[in-house]
Amino acid sequence: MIPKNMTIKDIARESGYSVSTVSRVLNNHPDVSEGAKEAVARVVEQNRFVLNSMARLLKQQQSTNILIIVKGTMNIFFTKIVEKMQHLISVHGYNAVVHYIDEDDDEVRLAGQLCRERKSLGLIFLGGNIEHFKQGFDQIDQPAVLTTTLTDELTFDHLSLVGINDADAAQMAIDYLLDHGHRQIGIIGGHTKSSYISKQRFTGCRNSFTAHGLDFDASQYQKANFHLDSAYRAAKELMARKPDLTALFCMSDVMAIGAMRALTELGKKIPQDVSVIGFDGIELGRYYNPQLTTIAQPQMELAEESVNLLIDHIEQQSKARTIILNVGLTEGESVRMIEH
Amino acid sequence: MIPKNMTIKDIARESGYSVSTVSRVLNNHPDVSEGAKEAVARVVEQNRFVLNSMARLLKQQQSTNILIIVKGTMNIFFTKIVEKMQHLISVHGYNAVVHYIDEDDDEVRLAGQLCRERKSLGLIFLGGNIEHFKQGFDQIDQPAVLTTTLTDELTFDHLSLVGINDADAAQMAIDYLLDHGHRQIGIIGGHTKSSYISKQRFTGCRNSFTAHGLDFDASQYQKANFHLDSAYRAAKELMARKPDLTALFCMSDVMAIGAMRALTELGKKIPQDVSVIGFDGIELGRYYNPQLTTIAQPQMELAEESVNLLIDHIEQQSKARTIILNVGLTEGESVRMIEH
DNA sequence: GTCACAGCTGGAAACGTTACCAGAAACGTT
DNA sequence: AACGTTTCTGGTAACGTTTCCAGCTGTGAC
Repeated sequence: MIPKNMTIKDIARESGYSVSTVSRVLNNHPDVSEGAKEAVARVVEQNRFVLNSMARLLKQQQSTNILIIVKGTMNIFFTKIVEKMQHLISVHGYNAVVHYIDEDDDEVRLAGQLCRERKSLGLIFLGGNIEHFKQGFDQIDQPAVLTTTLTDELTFDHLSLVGINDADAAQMAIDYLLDHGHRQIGIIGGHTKSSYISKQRFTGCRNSFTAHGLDFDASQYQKANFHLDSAYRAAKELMARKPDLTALFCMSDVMAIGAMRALTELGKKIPQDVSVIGFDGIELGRYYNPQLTTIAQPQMELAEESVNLLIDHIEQQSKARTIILNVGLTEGESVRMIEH
Repeated sequence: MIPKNMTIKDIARESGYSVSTVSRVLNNHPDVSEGAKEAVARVVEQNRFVLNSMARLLKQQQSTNILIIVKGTMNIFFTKIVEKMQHLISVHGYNAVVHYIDEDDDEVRLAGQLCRERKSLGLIFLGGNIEHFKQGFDQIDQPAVLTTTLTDELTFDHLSLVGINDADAAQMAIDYLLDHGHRQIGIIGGHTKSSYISKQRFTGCRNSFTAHGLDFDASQYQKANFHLDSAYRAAKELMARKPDLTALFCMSDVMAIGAMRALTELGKKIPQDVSVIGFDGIELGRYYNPQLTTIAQPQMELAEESVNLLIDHIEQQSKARTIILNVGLTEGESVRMIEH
């Protein structure tokens, strides 16, 4: 039997109470008799009645929605963070709505639109470009948290920032390789023009070389797009161009896995012939063969801090803040020491 | 500057037209003059006005929402399917809303509730238990597609089914190992009591042994929960109990990766010492070292068929159907032939 | 007997939109 | 000149809630 769409009015009629009372029962308001509660509950139960959230939201003029906007295709790294965020948000009694938007959508504009249209309480933006927000964030009139790469302590009016310092983190990776005696180092990363994160990490790499008094030559850098296959091809190209590389830094663990496959196919043993270091610290890296050495981002903390900041902002009207989290280096089996 | 919340009335006033006309412009209705279009568009642009979707949905009595409900924690296999579904749904002009619900939530009840509350057009259920739906699916009054493991050609009134035959697929895996000369075979899978999929695949395994005139002994089976770490531990336990195993079937690729790591740590070479076959056919398997041999589910087709079926159902009121897709065996490097 | 007050209830006005209806104006067609 | 017809427009009743306000009863205090 398919229950037809009932309204609160039908419940009122069937239970013998008024619309107001039914509404009060359904919202657990205090001033309502036990009799009414029971009668209404019975009818609701019988008909599996559910309030129309459109009408309710329209009337209340605000939802309990918190938007999570993720830029770019899903990847295993973001997915983990989103999952944690969703969980935390629902624990706080809110509703998480996730939106995946295209890499080339105007994130800021779209975000503002979605927010206003859905009357959400706030939004968390994952993987957005801080540069875009700098100019356009006033289009968003809800509290927002931007969870992405950060450099300096920017502060905005109602935009909080949570992230790591990607430049420093990447520098840590190259430092590690250099300290292990590697001098012929290849780098696989994103497009430094279009991807702000890649640009930051690229800067970090260069800083490391400079700090060690070494040159960094563009031919060491190979572009890929953060996918397995793209990194796989990039690694093959790079090795063809620079066969004497002894180490590879990949700007994501997923890319590191793609690259490692390529190296294996080329007959290169890891780390005996070529060392590999990744970035992100996904769980999978520890299960790869060999275990991946990587720069580990604090995934859970990124999620926690973002959600906490946003909810504080919503509930306490607290000021926007900027939180920069630390990364760590997880040693696996994919980097070896070179003796000179 | 934070634009205050405007309504269509404000736009009407500022543009000098009536509410009706503004509404018509915003909805691209035909009967409206160029002058009106321009005037309204200008005011809308100026104030970055966005229609209140609550009000609109309330009035229209239906949304363009299609719910995707995913049971259990996100995993790399489902994620890929969800991504594809979302994309297809938005291509068709609908709105995909993804909900992740807990393993132990009453999926059917929750689904019905969400659907009615949000007035969604339909829902796709990923990873649900068909047994639950058998008894409770009449709680759902929207067209629905259940994308999960299937056995026989069940037909429901407004519930379509898309899936593979997990028993046959698992049988294929064991057949493959047996045909490669393996006789000491371990299996890592989920709880056959609580996980319907695991139960199906378990049945398939047993069928294979029986068909080959072999016994299948419970000690060959080790329970895990479809996560890396759980499979890792399971593999270690299983190998401790049955050190002479020459092959391992894992009921998901992710578990296979967890298990392979365990084997590597135990000093077992894959496939020289132990062969491993997985299930799912995730992209990552091809990049693992060694490449994973696996039963490949048609991920993209699962997504496509599910979405097509649902949209057909919504738009054409077509009858519910059941589609069983074929799996394939992807040969990697993780299974070797044993000569007797 | 009046008053204050609590506990409970129903009526009705919003919330912001859409869609129906009616009507005005302009234009052809007879 | 009378008429359909097309093109455009504005008024307004819904949609299903919540919430304010007012009212009713009963109770206890003076």
